[in-house]
Amino acid sequence: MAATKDPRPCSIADTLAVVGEKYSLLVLREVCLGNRRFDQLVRNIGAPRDILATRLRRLVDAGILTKRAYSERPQRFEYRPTQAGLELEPVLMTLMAWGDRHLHRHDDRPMVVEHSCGHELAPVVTCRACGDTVRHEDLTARPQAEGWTVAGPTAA
Amino acid sequence: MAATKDPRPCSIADTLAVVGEKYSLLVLREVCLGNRRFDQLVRNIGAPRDILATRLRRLVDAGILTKRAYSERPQRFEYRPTQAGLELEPVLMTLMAWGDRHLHRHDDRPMVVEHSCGHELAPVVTCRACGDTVRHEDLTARPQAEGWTVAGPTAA
DNA sequence: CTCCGAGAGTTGGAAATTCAAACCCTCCCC
DNA sequence: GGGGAGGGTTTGAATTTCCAACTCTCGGAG
Repeated sequence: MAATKDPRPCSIADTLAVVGEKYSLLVLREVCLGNRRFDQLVRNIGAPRDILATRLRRLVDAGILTKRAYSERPQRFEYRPTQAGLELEPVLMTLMAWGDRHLHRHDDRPMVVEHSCGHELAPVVTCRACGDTVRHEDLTARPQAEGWTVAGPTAA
Repeated sequence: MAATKDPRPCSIADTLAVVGEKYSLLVLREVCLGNRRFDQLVRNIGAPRDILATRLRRLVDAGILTKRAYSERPQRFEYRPTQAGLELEPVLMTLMAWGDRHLHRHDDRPMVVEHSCGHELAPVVTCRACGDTVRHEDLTARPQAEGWTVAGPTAA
């Protein structure tokens, strides 16, 4: 999963290098839902057990999950999201919203998330400074490293 | 990339089935930045050419990109995001924000995005209904299919 | 004491993907 | 007619994934 050539330096790529492998974000989904045990994860995610074990190790190493024993004798472990892991939940919600909109009929969504405000959660990405919904036309990227440019939007 | 066993039905998984393969979201990053040509994508993403060709086909098939000739004789093509593709940009921004926060020093971010409001973009995921920032403790998931439950938060 | 099952992985080998480099084709230009 | 540029495809070798079976530790039932 190492970057091959000399690609654009970018936090999107860096983040995906940590959580972009197959199943990683689904592991995070499950632990955020409160499912913390290996066998639950295997069942709910549908991943091969060995791959799941590899992903869990990686996520723990990356500081996104913690592993702790919930029972000595017999030793049994559970995985929980760290603060950093919880901060990825908005990514999951945004992915879910896209899938709900583009991959399902509105009346046939696989899962509904309720917000404590009493309404169903419809996540919207906004600009912290002005509060407006983030739209492509309002964005301008500025690479910080030399040699890297963007082609300018010129409309989609 | 097909779901193996009988995993939890979920739009996160469905979305990742479309854009979750290695490089797919980086392709989207580049086309959103305005880089539309095959060789640019190869260079900026650092993906093998054959893999990139496969990903582009898939993203076009999924309705996330369009492929169009920008020159006949010699035939030359470019890729652009569709509306559905642009609607994934908030996912990219949210991933970027996480990477900026957790993988870099604040003064050494690889890329800065400016919002048209005049400030640097700091994307925040909010609830459309109440406008509040989405936080883990405020969410409750309700699976729509039978047999699928969540374990309840019981705090992280 | 023995057998059974749960939980949490590990192992081995076959199947699928990825990678890198080289190759191809169509033009344009000198 | 030789050299790019642009946009891929081909070819093996190197990695990963997948699946089933296996392991190991206990707790409890009979």
